[in-house]
Order: sequence, then C-alpha cells, then structure tokens
Amino acid sequence: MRWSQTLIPTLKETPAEAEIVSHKLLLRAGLIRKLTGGLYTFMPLGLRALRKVEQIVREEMDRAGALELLMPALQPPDIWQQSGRYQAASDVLFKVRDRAKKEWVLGPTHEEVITTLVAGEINSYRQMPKNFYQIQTKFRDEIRPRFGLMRAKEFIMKDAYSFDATDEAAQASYHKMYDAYTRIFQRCGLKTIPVEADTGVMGGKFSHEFMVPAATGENEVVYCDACGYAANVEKATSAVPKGEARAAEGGVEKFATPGVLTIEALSKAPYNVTAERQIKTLVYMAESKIVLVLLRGDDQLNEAKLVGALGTATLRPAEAEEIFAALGAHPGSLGAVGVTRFPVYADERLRDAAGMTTGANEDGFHLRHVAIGRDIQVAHWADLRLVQAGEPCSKCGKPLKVQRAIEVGHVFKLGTKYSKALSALFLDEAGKQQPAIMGCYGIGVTRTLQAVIEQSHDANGIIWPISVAPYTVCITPLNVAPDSPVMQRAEQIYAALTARGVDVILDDRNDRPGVKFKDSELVGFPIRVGIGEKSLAKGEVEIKPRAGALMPVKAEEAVEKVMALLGGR
RNA sequence: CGGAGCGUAGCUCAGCCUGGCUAGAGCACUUGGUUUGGGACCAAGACGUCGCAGGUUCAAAUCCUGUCGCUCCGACCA
Repeated sequence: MRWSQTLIPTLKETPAEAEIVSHKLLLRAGLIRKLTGGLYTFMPLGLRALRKVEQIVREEMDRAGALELLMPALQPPDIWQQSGRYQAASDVLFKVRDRAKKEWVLGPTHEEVITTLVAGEINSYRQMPKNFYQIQTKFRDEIRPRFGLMRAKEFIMKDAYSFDATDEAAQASYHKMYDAYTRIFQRCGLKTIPVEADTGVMGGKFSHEFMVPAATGENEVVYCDACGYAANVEKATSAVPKGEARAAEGGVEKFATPGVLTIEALSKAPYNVTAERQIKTLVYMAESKIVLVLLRGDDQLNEAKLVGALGTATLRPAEAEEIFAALGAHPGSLGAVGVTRFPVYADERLRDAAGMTTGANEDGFHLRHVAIGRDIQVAHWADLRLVQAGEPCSKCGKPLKVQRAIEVGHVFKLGTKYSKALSALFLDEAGKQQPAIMGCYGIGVTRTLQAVIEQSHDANGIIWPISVAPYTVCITPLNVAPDSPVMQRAEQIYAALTARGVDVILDDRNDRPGVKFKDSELVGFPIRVGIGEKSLAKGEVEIKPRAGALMPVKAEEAVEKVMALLGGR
C-alpha cells in the first residue's frame, strides 16, 4: 500500500474526548473515528489491525477444534423469555420494533440462539463434543460507554459455546478453551493473567477471566506472587482470621453520639472506638424485601458475594426513606441489635465478636458492649467482605497484591441452565434423555485491540507487536521524485518485501522527513526502513525497529535484514 | 439513573464573569513561492445557523429558561 492512496488521518493534538492513552492513540493514529458516544468507525488502518486480531482468534479456535458459524444479531424476544433472561438482562438489551410493531432484540450475546440451534440439530451423545464459535458484532445498551472501544454500545466479540454429554467432557472442553485463550493473547503480544471470576448473571459453575494488567482497567484483581493464586476482587478470598471469640463484658449500653454518622467519626475523640470494634450495618432491598448486612467497621462489602449469599441478583441498597420506615433511624445510626423482623446476613469475620459498638436505630445514639449471638441474631453467615492488599493468601499465607486490569476474555462452565430452559436434550448411551452440558467463552476482540495499545506504547505513539500491526514495515523515502535513486530504491525494497508476503506501506507523501518519521512512530509500525540521499550515497539504508535502535545496513541486504527481524519467514 | 463539567471553524482552544464594532488564534485545508535527515517558512485564500429552541434587551457567543449532545465519577460487562 502507498500512504498517499489510503487514508491515515493522524492528529498532532489529542481530541478532548479521550481520557486514557490507548483511546488517545487510536484517535491520533487515525485508527478509529467516533460517530457518537460508544459507536466508532474503524478506519482502514484500524480495520487491518482488527482483522489481524480476528485472524489469530480464528486460527486458535480452529486449532482447538471449534467450528465457526455466524448467527443473526437480530433475535426474537421469545427465546430470551424462555431462558429467563429477558428480565434479567433487560437493562442491556437493545429492543427494536418492526413495521408490524413486533419487538425484536439486538443480540448482546448468543446463548439463546446457539442453544435453540443445538436443540434442533444435536440429538445424540455421538454428536458431541461440539464447540461452535462466531466473530460478530454485539449490541449492549451500556449504562455508560467509555474509553473508546473499551466499553462500547456495539463491539466485536468472539463467542464460543461448547456442548458435552458428560461432566468430564465439559471439563475437557473448558480446558481446551482456556489453553486456546492463553495462546491467543500470547500471540497478540499481550500479557494476561487468568483469574478466578464471579459467575454473575450468566449463571454457571465456575469461570476464569483473562486480565490485562493496566492502571486504567475497570476491574481489580487480587493475586499472590508466591503461589500463583489470582482472582477478581469480586471472587477473591483471603485468610484473614474469621473472628475472634471474646467474652461479653457487661450488658448493652446506649450512649449519645450526636452528629456521628460515620465509622470514622466514631473512631475519633471523644468516642475512640476503633473501626474493627464497630459493626457496620448496611440495608439492602433483595427482591423488594429488606435484609440487613453486617460487616466489621473496617471492612467493605463485596456486592457480588452478597448476591451469592442471597441467591438473587435482584438487589440494591435501600433508600434512606425505606430504611427509616424499617428501622426508625437514618443511615449512620443503624444497628441490628434486637432486630428480628428482617433477615440478618453477617460476614464471617464478626463470628463470636463481643464488646462491639453499633448504631442504636435511634438517630444520635449508639450501643456499646454488643455481643454477636447474645444481642444480634444472625440468620446467615457468609464471606461478604472485599479482600484488601496485604492480607494473607488463603492458599499459601503470603501477602496478597491488588492490581487494576482490563478484562479481555472470559470462560464459563455453564452447566445445564440454558440446555434445560431451551430443551437442548440428547440421548445418552443408555438411551436416556439428558440436557447437554454447556460452556461459553468470550473474547472482546475490539477491546483486545485497544488493550494491546494500552499495554504497548511510548511517548511517541503505538508500538505494535508484529502479529497485529496494520502494516509490519513502513518504507520511508525522504525523496519521492519517481526518478530519484532514493525513490527507486524504496520501490525496489517495497516490491521485494511485498513479494515475500510482508504487509508493507510505502510512505510516498511529499512531506518533510520530520512529518514522516513522527507519523510512522505515532502509528507504530514495527519496522521502518528509512531511505535518504546521505546514507544511500554510502550504499546504505536505515532500518529502525519501532522499539529499538537505528541500524544502517547495505541497501542490497535490506530485504533480508527485514525478513530476519520479522522472524525469518 | 444520581453527581460534576463542557458544547465557538475538521482538530486544540481564546472570547462569556462585566451584553455593543466585521467572532478570533494555532494546527489542518486550497493556491503560489522558498525549503527538505525529526511535526518548516512567506504570501494569498477558503472554512462558523457560536449545539438547538424560547425569553430578556435598542442590541445576545456573552444574561435567563428549557432542551439535546458529549466527557468524567458511581452501579453493568467482553
């Protein structure tokens, strides 16, 4: 490709809309352009990089034995009703109506479609295992699209769905995908850490997320350098002591705490009750019913764990009015002492705690010398707290670390939730009808592309890994007059590299050298071949790896040298 | 949806508080010239419903009301 023939609208200045470096570089390098919030056009260069990521995904999925197909993005709502997700996922579902006013949904994912397909086509254990995948545009009505391609209303996803006859086979399918994902991200030049993940609204048994460590990531992962334990904070546990038995010291005593509404305020003079001696009382509405959630004062609630403990994802923090109606006090003065009307969920760390201080359910008052069990009836004990950095690893006891990360892939063992709901049944060896055991596996392809940039750039621009670079070599002649020796040499190298199957772009723009150098670095081509009069007079051209040092080489050897740098193809 | 901020040329922004001349700058773009190894220079030019609607006023980019859009912080996810 000749630079002058394509469109690479690079920008010197950063558009005000971009906040994180990868988004800025996507725009500045002319890879994408925004249509409106959360919707982007892939420019010619951006599309080339995207296609390379897709191709890596395709090759590894094929290698893992998955079968590519393509399902409709437009879906009938009835299959969503059948799976029970029409309500559960209704927040993210884009709904449209046809001319007869019938409603349709734009697919945010395809469990319903693939399971419906399999229900009709697979009837015997002999036809399994099967794993189907597609690379396709998904639509999600995101509450807040942000960071360019990171969270968009429309994005490209690779989604795969495995169907197995037995649990062991399903396990094997899962591991195949896990391994394929590891290879995919490796080939994209991405460092990822697989972490244990919460299964959320997908349902299912267990899952792993593939995380790209990045300060701008929207997730937090907890990991242990010593033993390799790694989990999403939503899922992570640690070996903090469960609770310390204490002798109850005297009866509950009410004392005035005018204006004290926070754990912190109570921990200061004149009260001086340390946070770990306080009980934090949170009020949630779970399926429209009030529940009380108790944590130690210095702990934070992990909502994902609460969802697990309650067994419902339909929950929200209660409003102040609802709380007042239920407990007769406002947030800041709440407690569970003597409360029997509402179920009380408590974090394990409070087990057997005594000598605690908590709200009196009367504004301006707290209670001291509170003992769990004696004064508070806990209906359910569970791990509800958010793990914090430095706590001992539950596997090996070494201190845990916490790091932000971008989720680029997610593998789930689903079980039979969808196959039961949508009747994907088969006859097993014994002639008995069984629901297929499913797994589902997603990669955010467009997000992966941006994650590569987030992880691989410098002050001058993107540093593409060879595997996903839109062009791997950029030839930069400093004189583009067709009859000049410089341009003729450029043309010769261009033709030779192209003949060898290299993706090469020839910067034939009649611009000053500085402009061309800056642009090639901003866009981030892995290798630049600079050709100018001065060096060519010595019979040399200059090879500049994007992340390495300038190497003068004999002009005749340039092609071989480039090939060697590309891994000797 | 709650909180914060911003909408002026393709991009980055000034002007608004304290209303008043023909609405500005830099980059990008067009033409001509000089340049040519790290985002050149000179000259001439083209580009604006000041987000939109209404109001106040002799007069609105500027003040008021409404509305739409975008960005950031929270709940959701690949």
